[in-house]
Amino acid sequence: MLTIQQIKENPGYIVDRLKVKGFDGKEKIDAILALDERRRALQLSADTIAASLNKQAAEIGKLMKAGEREAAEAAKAEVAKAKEDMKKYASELDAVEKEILEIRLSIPNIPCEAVPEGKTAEDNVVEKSGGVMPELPADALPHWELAKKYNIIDFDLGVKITGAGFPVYIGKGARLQRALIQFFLDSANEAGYTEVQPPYVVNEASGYGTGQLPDKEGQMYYVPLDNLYLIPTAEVPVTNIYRDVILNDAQLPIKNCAYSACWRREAGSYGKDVRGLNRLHQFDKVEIVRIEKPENSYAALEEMKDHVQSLLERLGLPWHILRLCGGDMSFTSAITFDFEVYSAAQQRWLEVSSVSNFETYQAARLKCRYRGDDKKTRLCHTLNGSALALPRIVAAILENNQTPEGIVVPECLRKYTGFDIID
RNA sequence: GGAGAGAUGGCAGAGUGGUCGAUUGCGGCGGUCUUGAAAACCGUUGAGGGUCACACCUCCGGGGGUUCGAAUCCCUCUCUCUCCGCCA
Repeated sequence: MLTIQQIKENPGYIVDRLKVKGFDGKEKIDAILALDERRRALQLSADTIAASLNKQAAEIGKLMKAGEREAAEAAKAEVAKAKEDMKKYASELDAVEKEILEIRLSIPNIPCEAVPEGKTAEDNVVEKSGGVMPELPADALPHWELAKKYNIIDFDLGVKITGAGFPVYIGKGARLQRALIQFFLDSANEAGYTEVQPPYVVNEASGYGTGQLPDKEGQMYYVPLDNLYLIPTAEVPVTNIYRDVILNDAQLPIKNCAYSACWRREAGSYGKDVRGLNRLHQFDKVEIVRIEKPENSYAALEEMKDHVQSLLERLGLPWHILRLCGGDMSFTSAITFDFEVYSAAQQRWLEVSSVSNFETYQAARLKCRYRGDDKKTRLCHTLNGSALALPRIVAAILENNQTPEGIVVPECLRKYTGFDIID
């Protein structure tokens, strides 16, 4: 969330930038400024009373010790009024602080200067592209047909066991999943990311830390009995490692990667978008997470993009990078680049990675700080990106690499799969 | 699931009503000594609010209460650990 300091320093700028996200924040920002004034005044009153109460209590203590009971009793009587006032100010202060927090939680992150204006996905800017578009015969099959033909993914079986969006991977299909995970993790390790294996369910505090709660509550699977949430991405547990932490210079930057299964309820999805592997309730992903000093975060973002790009190049898939416009960006992001691969039989681009810089927005919620040379604590910048999400990569591989003999496994995966064709 | 114990500063660990924001040790930082390092010794070292800077205020798992005064007493919630049971 935005810090009070950010808002106070330049409220007009914040309101302007929020407009790029299609968010009218004028009223909320003004409200925060007014409430903060009020907060400070209340704080001052409460502090003043508290100071005098403290002093009086200490004096009563002295009198009691000296055995001057009567004087002590008289002093006690005097305190009553101040205590009443104290209670009043304290409860009002509490209410104001809660109100401020609530408003802050409802304001999205401001997009950074490099984010283009725009309302929908139509307005995203293609930044860069690569790879070769495959030429498929007219009778080329979409991946869900291929999955059936080679018996590598069974969607119906998943429906039987769990429901739609929970496919069962079989034989070489399962092996391909494992190969991709291994390939992605090994690549991240080579790029200097320390692998972590986090829990796949998180508590409420972690959900708040990365911003899934309170607003995206309906997107997560929830276990009421234990008040836990299934993670929608490894970003949640991994970033929360650094919740309530003050890092020192030597620890930064932090580069973590993690494989996890991801669960998303995807309430409201429908149509051709959800066919086959295009949108699942459970999928596999390797995530990269970085904690950076503010001055380094944009260089880190470039590094992350390069990493994701290199993965797609080695997989031999046609890819492009989108610079998301303000209107298409997530609530918490300051800038986001989406990577898409071309799924030749479906003849459409599929999002396989999203790389974002959150600047201090997540860190403010997480209280993830670092201590600089001047010994002062400052908020870190947090970044993360998928590197990569599996299902749509699999969809593209199946479709793009289909041949009369079978599906050709990309070179980089063969040492993990142990086979070079799915037939 | 049953029984018990506990939650204090980066860590360990004192503190059971009155200068306790908190003894002490370790760790960290600065210094003395040393060619350098180690050891030893001296000093320093929590976070947040507030202020130009001080003052001052808040925080000893969360919330509530008792009291002039709470880390310390009471209620409540959450979490952790140990033993037993079950179990990959």
